This record gives sequence, C-alpha cells and structure tokens, in this order.
Amino acid sequence: MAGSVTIDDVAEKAGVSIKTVSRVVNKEPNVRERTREKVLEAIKALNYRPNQSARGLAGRRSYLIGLLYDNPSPNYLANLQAGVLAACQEVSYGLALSPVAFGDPDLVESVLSWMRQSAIDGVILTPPLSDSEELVSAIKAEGVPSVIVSSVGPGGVPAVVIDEKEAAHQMTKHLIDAGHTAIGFIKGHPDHYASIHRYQGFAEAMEEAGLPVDPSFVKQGYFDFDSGKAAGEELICAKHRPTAVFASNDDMAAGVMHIAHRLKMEIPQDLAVAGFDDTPLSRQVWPNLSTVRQPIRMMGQCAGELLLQSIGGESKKHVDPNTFKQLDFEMKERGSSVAE
Amino acid sequence: MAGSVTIDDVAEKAGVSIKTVSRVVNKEPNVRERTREKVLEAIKALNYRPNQSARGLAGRRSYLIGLLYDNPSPNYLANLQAGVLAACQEVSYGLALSPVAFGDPDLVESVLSWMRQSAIDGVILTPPLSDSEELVSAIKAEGVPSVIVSSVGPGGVPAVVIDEKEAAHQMTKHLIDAGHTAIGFIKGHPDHYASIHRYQGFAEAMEEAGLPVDPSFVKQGYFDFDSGKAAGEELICAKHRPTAVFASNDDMAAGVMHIAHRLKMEIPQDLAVAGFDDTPLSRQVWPNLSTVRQPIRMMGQCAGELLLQSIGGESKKHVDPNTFKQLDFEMKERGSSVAE
DNA sequence: GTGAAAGCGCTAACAC
DNA sequence: GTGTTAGCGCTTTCAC
Repeated sequence: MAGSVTIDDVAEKAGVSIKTVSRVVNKEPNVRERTREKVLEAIKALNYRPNQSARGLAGRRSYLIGLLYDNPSPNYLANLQAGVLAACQEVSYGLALSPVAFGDPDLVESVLSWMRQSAIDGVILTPPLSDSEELVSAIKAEGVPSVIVSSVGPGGVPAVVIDEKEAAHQMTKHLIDAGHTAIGFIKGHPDHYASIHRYQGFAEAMEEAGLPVDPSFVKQGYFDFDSGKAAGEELICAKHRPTAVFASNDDMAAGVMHIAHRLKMEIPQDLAVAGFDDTPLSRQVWPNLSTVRQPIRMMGQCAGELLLQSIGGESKKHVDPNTFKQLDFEMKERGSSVAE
Repeated sequence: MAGSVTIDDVAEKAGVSIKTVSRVVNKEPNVRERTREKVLEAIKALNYRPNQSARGLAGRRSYLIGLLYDNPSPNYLANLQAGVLAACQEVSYGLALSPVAFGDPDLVESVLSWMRQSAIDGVILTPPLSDSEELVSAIKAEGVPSVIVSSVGPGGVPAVVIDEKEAAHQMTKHLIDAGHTAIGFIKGHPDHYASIHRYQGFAEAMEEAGLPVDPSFVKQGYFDFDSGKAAGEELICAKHRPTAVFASNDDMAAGVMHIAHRLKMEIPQDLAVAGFDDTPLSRQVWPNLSTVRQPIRMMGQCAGELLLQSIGGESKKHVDPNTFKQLDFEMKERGSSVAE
C-alpha cells in the first residue's frame, strides 16, 4: 500500500488542487481544456488510479455495477463481459458478477438482497433474466438503474438489442433464394424472448414467399448442442424431410451438422444448415456455418455505457428510460448453405 | 444506499463504543460474551450492514480478489471464473477482473499499479501470466498473496495444476496402442509452460515405445483454431505424413479435423486426431474428439479457496507458500482416435 | 473556472 | 475488556 499514488500526488504534479483532479477524473464540466490536459498528463505519468473505496465512501456509492446472468454460453459471457469491462474502465468503475438461477423461486428476493449487500450502483440484465418482467420491475422499484440486453423488456428500462426478427427473416430469405422450399426450423430456449422473435422472422419470411410452414418441420430446442442434435435427428430422419434447417443458434446448428455427417449427408448439397450468433464454432465446423453475427461485445459495451450514463456522475445527461439502442447484425453466408 | 444505519447507531443502541461493535463484526477476540450478544442484538434490530467502502478504506483492504488473464478461450475463462466466484461467495468476497496484455512492455508496472489502486487483497494468475517469473515475483515482492493456476511457477507461490506431462504421455500412448507409429504433434503457444510439458509428455511416450520423433512431424501452434489448421495442413499434405496427429489443445485439433474433412479423409481411418482440454467443441465436431479433460472450474475454485485462506480473515490457517495442489485429469477416448 | 475545508463510516494504534 | 483518537483518499459544499 505504501508508495501508492493518490490524488494529492497528481494535484501537486499538475500544479492544481485535488478538486480539479477530481473533476477531470469524473469528467465533470467546468475545467479549462488546458488544465484538463495538464491533469491527464500527470495522471498518466504517475499511472494514477483512484481508490475505489475512498471514492465510494465519499461519494456514497460503490462504483460498482453488477452483471446478472444465468448460465449463458461461455462465448456470450466472455464477450459481453469484455464489452462491459471496457465501458467500466473508461470511468474507473468495477464490475461485480452475479450468476443466478432463473428457475429459483425466490430469484427476485435474492437478487435484491445481493444488490443491497454489495451496494451496486446499477445492474445489467442478460437473457433470460432480462425477459422476466417481475425481476425487471422489482429492480426498477428498488430505484437502482438498470439496462437490459438482448431483450425488449416491459419498457421503462433502457435496452440494447439487435433486430432479431429481421435477422431471422433475412437468413430464411437467404435459404429460400438458394432454392429451398422445405425448410426446417429449430426454436431456441422458450425462456428467451429472442427465441420467439427469431421464429417470427422465419415464419414471416416463409409466408412472404408463399411457402407453407409445415408444423412437423418446426422443433423445440434449448440453445445447446444436444438439443440441436435431437431436433436435427427428428427432422432429418423423417421420410418427409426438409432440405434446409435453420437453427436458432450456432450450437444447435452444429448439432444438426453432426447428425448430417453421421448419416453421410453432404452439406450443403443434401442438407443446407444455418445458425445464429456467429460464435467461433461457426468457423470451426466443416463446412463453415452460415449464420448471423451478433455484436455481443459491442452490446456489452453499449449497455455498460448506457448504465453508467444513467447512474450519472454530476454531469448527468439524462438517459431516457425508454432508450432502445438497436445495433446492426451482419449476415454471414458460408459453405453450410451455399456450395463454395 | 439502502440502510443508512452506521456503526455509531449500533454502538449507541447497544450502549458500547464503536470499537466494540467493530470487534464483534470482525469476530475479533477480547469481547465479553455478554457484550457480544448485546451488540449482535442491536445489529439485528437495526438491520445494520457494514459499509464495504469504509471498511476497505480504513482497513486498507478491499474485500476483493483479482483475476488476471490475457485473452484466454471463452470457455476457459467462463469455467475458471465460475469456480473462483463459488469460492468467493462462501466468504462474501468480491471478484475483480483484470484483462491484461502479456506482451505489454510495462505489464508488471501496470499490474502492480492496478493492485495498489484497487487494493486487491490477493490475486489469481492464469497462463500465460502465471508463467511470467518476473510478474509472479513482483507480486510476491509487493506482499500481495497470490495463487497461480495451470502452471508450475518459480516456487514460493501456491499453485493449482494438473499433471500436463503425464496427461500428454497417456494420450500419446493411447495413439501408439491404437497402432500408430508416425504421430504428428502440434505444440501449444510458446508463451505457455503447459506447451512445453505437453510436448515433453509426448516425446517421452514416443521414446518409451522406441518410436522416433520425426522433427518434420512437430509443428508450432498457438492454441487457436487457425494455427491448428495451418499446422495440420503442413502435416497432412506432405508426401511423408503422420497417420495420427496430437494437437496440444482442442481448438487446434478441430483445425486439423477441418483440413482432413476438406481433403475428404476419413477420421480415424485415414487420420487419427487427439486434442487436450475437453472443451464443448470436442463433442461438437464429427467424429467426437479424443482429448484430456482438465477440471477447470474446480481448479478455479481451489485457487480461490487457497487464496482466500492465505489472505486469512478470521481463521487464519497459515497456507504453505509452496502448496502445490494437483488435481486429476481424465482421459476421454472418443471417435477421432478409435473407430466407434 | 478553481480551491479550501469538512467529512463519508470504518479500522488501527494505543490508551485505560 | 473496552474506549479514544486519528486518519484512510476521496467527494461535497461553498467560497472565491
């Protein structure tokens, strides 16, 4: 602890008062540009970082935001987390992780108690927690700012999303354009709203093209590889089978491909496959998987920035609680749907 | 901030000084049983919760441990982190994440500075950071307890590991037992000690079996899919080629399989493949990948427990700095090495 | 636009 | 066993 750089050291080095340093650190207004630069230089030279405990004590907050999640895919978690951390770093906030179980009957109670205990200044909710109206409302009632990710939510809480429906629509259209008329669909986990939207996009695209959606071509999945395998097996092994399968995420699509390989089917000649998310897996299967890229890391960063903004320092630009930040998705058409 | 109940309120209500309350809260000795009860009652009646920031500031600790990592695979990070979090929860500690760049020339300086400013009470190092003797020593010199994971380290710091060499030895033997004599090897990232140990295990098993290690059958990889693909291509496309390839991790092994598929080779008939780590990917490729399971989550939990113990709050059992906790690995022999 | 002074709620050191 | 007195490093309030 000795020899640690404090705000006093920075103030002295920059030739200003500690209050001015504090203003710069907290990005408050009312600092001349020239002064700000001097301070920033001193901060950099000394490699100064504010002490969170001291900040928290004086400022009556914890300088911590929470990230609530329930067993997401490692890839989703790692990317989202990296984005949130990036947002936190800009303003020297810390990130507190809270893995919870969506199925827990006293989910709300335990989340609230965790928030109080750790004095979280704000919280980011990921699916399927962000889809729980009860939870979102309870947190809002507690007066703690929150942002939800990948979900529309009950409103009144800012959200960061992509247009799931449109993305699924485009991917379905891609398969139709490739000549498929019998297209199977594997739904995502029913706890996630995204699953509904992806299905809607699929159904609408089919309807637009005047193609019927055969109910026996629609299977329930749970976003994991095994459920994709199971659904894929049901779809492919039937005598009347689709020529293309659109799975609601990459893991399930990989499951379908796994089955296809086992049956010695050629992809995409015998069966076209498409996924959703553009996880690393999509480039590790053979052939590469056609999918929709979701900018997860950026979504994390946006959510973090939005939350930190609405926690607001002194420079509280007010954040509209109905903010609805929609980021762009990206189509990735690869070898699993079109011969290369 | 929820309850604005402070230590003073508790002291007044219990009719003692704040110091006595502090003693009770921190389970320190030298409090008469009768007094302790009175204080505990007051705490309960007022629903008092100590302010972490104030505790941290005054006590020069943060009730936080740090997790240092450099761009690990999402899977490794998510699992390790889950284990560490589990350990933290038991004692109400928080986890502070710190992504850093191993290549950064002032890595040590910036890590030390981060530790000082956030007043981290202890830190867990993951590869390749745990392999940097300079960093490990610097942290030790700073007097901050640390635990390293998946690495042997310079000693003097507790470590949680598996026997990488023995594991690679067994996997190699498995390939030899399956009848292979020309076995290719793809090394892991050179910054990781684990890469060396895995190669040693391979080389020793070959030697024991009286098989030569053809230098042209040993390629350098970097633990990522693309480097596995590149190395795999070099190995397989040569006129004189191995009949089996042992890659130092699953991602690289998947890269090899990808190439093999592209060349229409049958696995394992034309080419056997083995990996290391037992990531989900190993069960998502076709055929399933033979690999070595590393109990990453448990390693994270052990590391967390070891660290928290050596920080020692209440019941400071002394932790031997030369603790070397070796967990068991597990062989997973699947379809990529033996026809199913 | 900037600074001086007054704490934030707690623990540490030392008295009693 | 228990209390008193100083801060910890920062933000806040209010003066300039």
